[in-house]
Amino acid sequence: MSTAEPSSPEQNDVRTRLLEAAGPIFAKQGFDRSTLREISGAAGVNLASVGYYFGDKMGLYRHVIRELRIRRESRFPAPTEQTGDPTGELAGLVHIMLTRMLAKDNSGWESQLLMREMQHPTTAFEEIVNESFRPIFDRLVRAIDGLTGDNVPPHVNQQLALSVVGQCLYYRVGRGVIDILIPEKDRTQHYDIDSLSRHIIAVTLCATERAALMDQKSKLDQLATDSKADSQPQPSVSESTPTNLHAE
Amino acid sequence: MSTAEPSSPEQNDVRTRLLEAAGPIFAKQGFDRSTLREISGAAGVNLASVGYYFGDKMGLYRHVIRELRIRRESRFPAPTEQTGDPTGELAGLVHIMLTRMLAKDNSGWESQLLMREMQHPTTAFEEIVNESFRPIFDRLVRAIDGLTGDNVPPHVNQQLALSVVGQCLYYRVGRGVIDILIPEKDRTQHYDIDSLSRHIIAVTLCATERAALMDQKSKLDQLATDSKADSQPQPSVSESTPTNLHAE
DNA sequence: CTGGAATTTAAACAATTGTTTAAAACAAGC
DNA sequence: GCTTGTTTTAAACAATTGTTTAAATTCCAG
Repeated sequence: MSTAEPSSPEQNDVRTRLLEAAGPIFAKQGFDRSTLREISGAAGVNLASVGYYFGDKMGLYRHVIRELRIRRESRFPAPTEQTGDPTGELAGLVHIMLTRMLAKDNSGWESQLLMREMQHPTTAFEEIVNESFRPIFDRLVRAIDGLTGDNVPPHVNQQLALSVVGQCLYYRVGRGVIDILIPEKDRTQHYDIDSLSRHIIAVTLCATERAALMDQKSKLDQLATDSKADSQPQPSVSESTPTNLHAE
Repeated sequence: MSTAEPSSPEQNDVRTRLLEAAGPIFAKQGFDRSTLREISGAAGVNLASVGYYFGDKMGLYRHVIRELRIRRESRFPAPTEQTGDPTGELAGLVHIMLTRMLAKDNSGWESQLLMREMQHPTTAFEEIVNESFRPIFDRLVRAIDGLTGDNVPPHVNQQLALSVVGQCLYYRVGRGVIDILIPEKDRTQHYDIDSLSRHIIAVTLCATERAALMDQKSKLDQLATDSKADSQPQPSVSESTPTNLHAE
């Protein structure tokens, strides 16, 4: 009766045309601003077809999201893991993350839709995180583990990984801000994927080196004095403040 | 005739009640989902008052945003600029950014509204960036300028500043993701404002030190040999590729 | 062909939206 | 108390929305 499934999984013209047209529109205008008349018009099908194939507007939206992940993973596959070379692994991960987020081709709307889900999570959100984000995040933490050495506490490596993710993500989340803050000349010259990738990798690498160094030093310190329960309120380990910071 | 300004800047009951009621509703539901009937109902005033005091819905929205900035700047004032101490300046800026973004009090909707504008910019967006973001961003770039030295190209300092902003912002934008990815134990122990602040400052400081060093070295290198095509694949300049990355 | 199911179509529906209007209520100065 | 200007109110308006309906068309096996 309702939400007729495609009997043949091949091209059901109206159904697929609706999905293809709905994706960019949902991503660009959001769920509410997007009207079924605009979507059906863009797809070149009748308005009532939405109800016929997907039940209602939300049904269409859910199907769009489902198709999204599959297509994205096939178009920009994650590089094969290089367990022996943490630096190369890190570089590959940063580059693929930036590529996926800043891709200029017609897949741009996919990231945009994911950003929207990040801000206004639905019931599908947890699944998205676990299926789509966690694998690459775990690889990131593992690579950073390899860079900082075995004696750095886990939460430091986690936060280093989050710093990487944050830096990458901002070039999408904050794209509108950047377009206003940064002069166009700089933007066109130094803000391509490769340049940003190099920048973020460089920052991360010297942070991991520092963390590893700090770890060694903190062990020496601990050996020398019991410290830690000392008078100093600052932590003496890797993420400790390099100077007296944030006036307090 | 229209958009009557308050003759006495003191409490114009209807006007202020509308602004107070509109803020959280706009933040929670977005501009489109928010209806003037809900807002005026929550404020306990007549529907037509919106048109009387603010012209139209967008006028109300703009005034909400304007008040937002003022209130936020008074509640979490930016620390006084310390031109002589770039490290302290950086630390203060990072800390105030994190504080503003992660504040737990009833001002939560303010950040939410700004995030929303970043993702779904309305016509009020450019004003927000220039009045609210640019001042602190400029101070950030200036502080980093002081840390890296005078010979680092501007776009490097810009990107370093964007790395700082990105790292800070992610703990709000990606809060939902972090809540799923990071075990609760780590979150409650190491993810308070001060800890994150120290972490981000540490990463940034060693990145700026590296950039300054690289600058000196690159000048020496250029003096000594034409190099750059040297045998070592490690970076010779700050943002250059640290290794051969992203298989190509 | 043909008849019944599947699909597409145009139209209408009901609900909600932002905005406007014109009258009523109020305030204050003379 | 009357008048003038401001503010508030209820109602209406016009436009747009998602959804439904019922007829028209297409499809395809028997």
